[in-house]
Amino acid sequence: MRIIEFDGKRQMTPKPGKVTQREIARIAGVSQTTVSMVLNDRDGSNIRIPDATRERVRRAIEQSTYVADPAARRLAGLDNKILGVFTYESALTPESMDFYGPLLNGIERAAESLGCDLLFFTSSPVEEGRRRLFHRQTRLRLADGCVLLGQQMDGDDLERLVAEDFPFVAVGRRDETDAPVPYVGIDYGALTGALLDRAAELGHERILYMHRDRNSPTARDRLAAVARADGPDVALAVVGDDFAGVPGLVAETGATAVFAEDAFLVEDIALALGDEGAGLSLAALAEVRGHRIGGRALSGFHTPRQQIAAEALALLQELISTAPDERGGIEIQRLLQGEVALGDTLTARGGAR
Amino acid sequence: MRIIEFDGKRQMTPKPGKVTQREIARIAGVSQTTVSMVLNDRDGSNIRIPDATRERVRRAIEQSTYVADPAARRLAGLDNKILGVFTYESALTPESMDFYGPLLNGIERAAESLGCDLLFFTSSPVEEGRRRLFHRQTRLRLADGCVLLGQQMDGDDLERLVAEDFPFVAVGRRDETDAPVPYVGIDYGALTGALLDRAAELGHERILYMHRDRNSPTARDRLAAVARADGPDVALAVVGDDFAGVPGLVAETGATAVFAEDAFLVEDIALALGDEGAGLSLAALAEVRGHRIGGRALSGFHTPRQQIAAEALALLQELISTAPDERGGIEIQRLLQGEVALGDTLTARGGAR
DNA sequence: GCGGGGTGATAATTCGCATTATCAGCGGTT
DNA sequence: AACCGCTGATAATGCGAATTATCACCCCGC
Repeated sequence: MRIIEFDGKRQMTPKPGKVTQREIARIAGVSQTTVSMVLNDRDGSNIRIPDATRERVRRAIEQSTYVADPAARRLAGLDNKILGVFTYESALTPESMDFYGPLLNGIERAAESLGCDLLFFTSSPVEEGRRRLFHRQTRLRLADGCVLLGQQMDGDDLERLVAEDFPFVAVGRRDETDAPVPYVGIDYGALTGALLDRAAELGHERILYMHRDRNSPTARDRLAAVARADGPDVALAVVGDDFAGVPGLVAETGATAVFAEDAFLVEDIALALGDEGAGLSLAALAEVRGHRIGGRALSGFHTPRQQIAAEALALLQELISTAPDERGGIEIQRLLQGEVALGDTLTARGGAR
Repeated sequence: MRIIEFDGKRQMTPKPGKVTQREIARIAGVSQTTVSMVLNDRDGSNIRIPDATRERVRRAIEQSTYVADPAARRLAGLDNKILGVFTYESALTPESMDFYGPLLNGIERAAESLGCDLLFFTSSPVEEGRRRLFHRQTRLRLADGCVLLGQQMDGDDLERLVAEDFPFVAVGRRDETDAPVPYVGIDYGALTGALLDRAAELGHERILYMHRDRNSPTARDRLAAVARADGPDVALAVVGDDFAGVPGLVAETGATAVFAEDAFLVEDIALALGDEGAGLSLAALAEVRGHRIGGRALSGFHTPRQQIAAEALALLQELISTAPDERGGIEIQRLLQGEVALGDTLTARGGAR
């Protein structure tokens, strides 16, 4: 790099194509400070720049290819309009698109209208099948804040984010930490209650609820709602990978309807039941869009995933633009209402299926 | 922010959760320089740090929550392991998933194995229906390099990227600029030739090629391949939104096979032909995965989109890790071979369809 | 007792931008 | 003449990490 003389001080030749405020300043015949002031429309008692000068600087900028270096802005303590997106699994595979697709779409739209870019932390090292949020080289701090996606999250990650006052929002209800985690989720408890009511209306008195042995907040919400159901009797059963015992369970409990934790589970159950499932009602306590059982639309829930994403980014933006010690006034845990998807597999007791 | 006294110099109270090298240095009883050296495993004649000190610093780091600030690293001229992703349209909508999905998936996987994060420039303002890459607040420079996606790109954008020596790779063949643009694409010319050969084998002597009035490089590649076809006679026709004239054109040209620029076009054409299309062969000179015409798999191409993405990121990485003046040796324009998808709609001349 | 050379570190500077403190010049008062 | 207030601008500094230049110290040989 050649050294040139300017203003009495040693200075590098600017790399080609790398225009800085300094360069603009030189062209406009002012100081770098002034350029910064003009760019940020600063004005006040202590900062006065006549329109003539402003105009001169502006023209110099427009005739150049100047763009502010985001790294420098960030270092100087300003927002960068960059939102982090962290997913505990790969987000863009064809399989995960079913779940992440609508969320990502909502996030993209929201980011677009907020004027933010999205930083996907695809580099996070995988440990025990899950990505780690914090690692030696995490670019997390480059973002103004971060959205967390995934069925299960790491409690330590969440604790640490809270402890560091880093703005973030989890998608999906969370309760794995003592600290209050900001989240936007679906009120599965209410939905579960509504579906149970519907089943009661249809005459079902004994229901079998099959769920996975999973300790997530939403799983507990569903169980709690099932437990306090005042209509039908609900028998609980944990399932693993083996569905051979399902027909026996149904017979044993005398259930006329089988609910399961999610749509995939219902599919497995229907398969295991075979013909014995005829006449039984089925429903998933989760999103059922696109799922069919024997040609019939599966009963369950419709969850507004795009809306969740939009709400999550809105909350994130609020957190970012509020100083840590003033965030007390923000409602950081938000549950959205989904709706019951009637479908065709939850029918009147004894009705044909 | 409170001012405290430290080391004889005025210094801010560190924001909670913001651990810097300085802080580590204080704990380990060394200078910030030393911490930096240890972190980067620097060693040499001019830099000597005994193992004892190294160890002390390492322990201090491990016991803290230190993570390097990417903005500062970047400002100091280092790579950030961040790759930009720019799409000329929204990438994550359900509709665009058909096209972008496999590409994005490939990009995510490649980024994962390269240890890079992905920055999506979702904030770019939309002008004339397309996003602008360069704008006042672009965060482009935060990335080490950038992948460009989209059917049509802006020539000025490409020129400017080349002029600024910014590492980038376009997905899809490009020729809208004088400057040599790095790209990874599909060899549509070869594929078109192969499909024409196949049609010839099947006895087709007159083919109608219908294409959009679009001036993209790949569109020209197809046309060029069609023009130099030595087998069948190919009649060209430009179509707009109105397909009413299609049956007439077929009759007029005496074509026994109709090729179109892409699968959607074939679908429209088949619709316009109705029963008159019976017996006619159809094919798209593009990816046909998932497209069926009257229950038959559409004939056309299979393009290795994931592989394109992987190759694009590999090339990008090469460009990034090579100084601008030494990039001469890199093959920056790469065409991958796709394969002809025989399908069921390109059949022997006169055969039932 | 003085120079040479290796050792182990640090002070100073840089990156690009924002901000704070400071200053030179001018006109009007007392 | 000394003082004040206003204007228009700039020098200096900080942000966090990397890099360069420099230094203090000790041991060795003569």
